[in-house]
Amino acid sequence: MVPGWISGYGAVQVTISTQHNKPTVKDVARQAGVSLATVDRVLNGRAGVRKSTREKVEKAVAALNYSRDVGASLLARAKTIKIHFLLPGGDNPFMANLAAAIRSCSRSDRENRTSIDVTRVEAFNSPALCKAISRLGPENCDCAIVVATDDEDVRKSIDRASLKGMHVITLVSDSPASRRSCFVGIDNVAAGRTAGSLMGRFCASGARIGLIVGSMGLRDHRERFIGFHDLVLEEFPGLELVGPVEGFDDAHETAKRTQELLADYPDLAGLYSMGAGTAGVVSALTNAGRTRSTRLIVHELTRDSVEGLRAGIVDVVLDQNPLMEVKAAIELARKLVAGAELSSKDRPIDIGVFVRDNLNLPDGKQSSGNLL
Amino acid sequence: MVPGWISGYGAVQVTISTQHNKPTVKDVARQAGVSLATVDRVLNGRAGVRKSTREKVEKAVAALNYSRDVGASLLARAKTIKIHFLLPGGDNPFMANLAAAIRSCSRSDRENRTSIDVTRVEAFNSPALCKAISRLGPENCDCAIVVATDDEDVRKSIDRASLKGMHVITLVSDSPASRRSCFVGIDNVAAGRTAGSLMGRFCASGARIGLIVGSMGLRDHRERFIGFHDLVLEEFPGLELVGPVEGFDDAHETAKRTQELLADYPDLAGLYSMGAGTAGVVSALTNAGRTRSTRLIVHELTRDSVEGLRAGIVDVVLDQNPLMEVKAAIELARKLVAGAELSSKDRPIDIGVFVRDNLNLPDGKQSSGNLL
DNA sequence: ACCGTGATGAGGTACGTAGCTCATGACCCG
DNA sequence: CGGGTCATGAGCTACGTACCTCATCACGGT
Repeated sequence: MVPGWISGYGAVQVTISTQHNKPTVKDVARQAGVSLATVDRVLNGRAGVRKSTREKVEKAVAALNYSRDVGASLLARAKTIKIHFLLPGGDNPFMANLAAAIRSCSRSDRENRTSIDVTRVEAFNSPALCKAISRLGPENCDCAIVVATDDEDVRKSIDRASLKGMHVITLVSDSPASRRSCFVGIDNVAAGRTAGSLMGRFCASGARIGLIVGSMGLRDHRERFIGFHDLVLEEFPGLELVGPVEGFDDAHETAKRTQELLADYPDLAGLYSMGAGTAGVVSALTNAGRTRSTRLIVHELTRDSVEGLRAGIVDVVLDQNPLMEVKAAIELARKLVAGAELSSKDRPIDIGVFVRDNLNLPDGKQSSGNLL
Repeated sequence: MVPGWISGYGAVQVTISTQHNKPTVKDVARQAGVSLATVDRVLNGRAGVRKSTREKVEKAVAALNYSRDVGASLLARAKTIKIHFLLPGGDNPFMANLAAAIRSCSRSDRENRTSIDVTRVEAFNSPALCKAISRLGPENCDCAIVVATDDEDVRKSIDRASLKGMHVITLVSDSPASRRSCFVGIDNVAAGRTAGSLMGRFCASGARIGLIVGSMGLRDHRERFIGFHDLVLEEFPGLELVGPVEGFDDAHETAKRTQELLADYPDLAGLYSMGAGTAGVVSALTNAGRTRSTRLIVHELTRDSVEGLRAGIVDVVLDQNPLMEVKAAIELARKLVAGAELSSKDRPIDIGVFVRDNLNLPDGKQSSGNLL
């Protein structure tokens, strides 16, 4: 379009990247020398097309770089894409943020023929999660997006759902051996390594570091542990690691375990909390009067961790941006369901590293927003 | 939907967030007791509707929570949303990444009736940018997305474009006094503060820190400078700041300026480079043999900064994720053009903080991808 | 009672795709 | 050569919205 664009001022280069008139099925039919009906049969994988004809159509599609108009396609099928999220319940603040992010997306996706449901399943209860998954089928739901616990039963449930013809995406915590279409989340080994790299620079050689997880049954916590452990072994072999203790992502339980840890090791120089028990860690540390002497790295920007950061109790927060994750998952779900091809060139979800000064809150103001 | 869902296992709470049958104009017409034509007149702001009737329709819209089906709307108008990016040219690697991100998005957005063009304008040449903006009009382009230089002429060009009925979004570098619809980018003051906070922890009191910008004429560089400067003043008053010198986002020029800076201050403990001259800073530092003694914080994940990070020359990279920015800008553009309401509840673009261990590259592998 | 004006309704076409029916033709088998 | 099967084409409706024309009705002024 308008290729005579070279300006008189300096070098203005023009790159026109997209042709503005997208080909339609009609163009494909004309190019292939067949009728619309045949193109339709080929594009939608219906029977009754000779192989040679099929190839003619496919060649025309390739030649014209045809891709289906997703909007029109959804419209024609009078279909709205139905996405169902399955999240752990309980008072895990990260999951609350995730749920808030989903709500926020579902509002704007309504206009794009996408409807979103959320079910919260009791945390750490894998039979309940299996049951919730089994309730979903192609009639309810085009794509299930699941925060998975990585055990055998859940894997089987995901496989069954997938065989029923439903797409499954795992979110935050993966079940890689299952037939899920893809995983959206951060690289938790890298997150653990990042924590280790920072903690190593914070603490002198010979120091003891305490480790706290939600549960070693959760793949994401396990991976963070491995990453942290390996990096410390490689780069800071002088440090001694203690734990991990399990707090089951519950503030009280985590506080109790942390308290015990602090009592057992009065010289603890650092704490790395890999799960959602931030509030518990902070309160135990505060009660022990050891906030100043202990470097604390936690996961996920939540009300608790932000307050901790502001108060100088938490040194670093590693975060997976729930809004980004939800958006990425929904985008993938729509592509899967609409039959568009996956680009998969997206850089994976970034591991956010937050200190007090790059806290990035909505409205540029204090707390609240997606942190409730 | 299916509200009888309570499982036998543990507490399975169900939250159904979206109604699956979105109301259409027909529903609005029925609810308001008027015809389709009248609803259409109201929704599209056409004349010839009595005020009382208009209110009836608006009430029905509110009651049903109607929102237009964006896909069908674009289809009906036989319209593809035309977005035009204006980026600085030259060999600025960040802008190259940004251009790559745009290309990658334009491929998948083709299916959603969105077409994307890119024009690269000579960097630091504001008349050329103005001319490029003035070439765009509602007939070419529904929304211009501009990496703005914040001067009076550019501001005026943006205002003129906006009055012509075109939406304008600023990207990366803002022109806040203009009539642009919104800005997509990071909070550069916060980025500068984050750099200062880290640099302060890296260097002992009394140390000298050198500052390098692309140009103080660029708002984003200026803001980073202010943030860094203020934080150091507040939290590390013992540090002495030197500069800034200007490298005009060019590797050679930046190398030269950095070399001079290193020569003038043989005791420099840290360098903060706010612009795109990373390659120049790295080569100057390497030539001077002072990579080990100098802490280096730079901006933007590019080939150069990633190599520097891997080699241990660069300590921290602050990054704005270009893919995220482009996606956010395109999403906003589509909403603006399609007339959907802006949610604006999105958390702004995060400031990425990268050390060697949380580098997050496509395929989980080395370099390349969006880093070319 | 008349006309003029303005508000409203009825109904059409179009957009690109999905999915259907029915007719036509080619071809092979017996 | 008749009958059957299979590939293909022609044509329709529907999805939700945009935009158009034309007819109708109400109301106010003369």
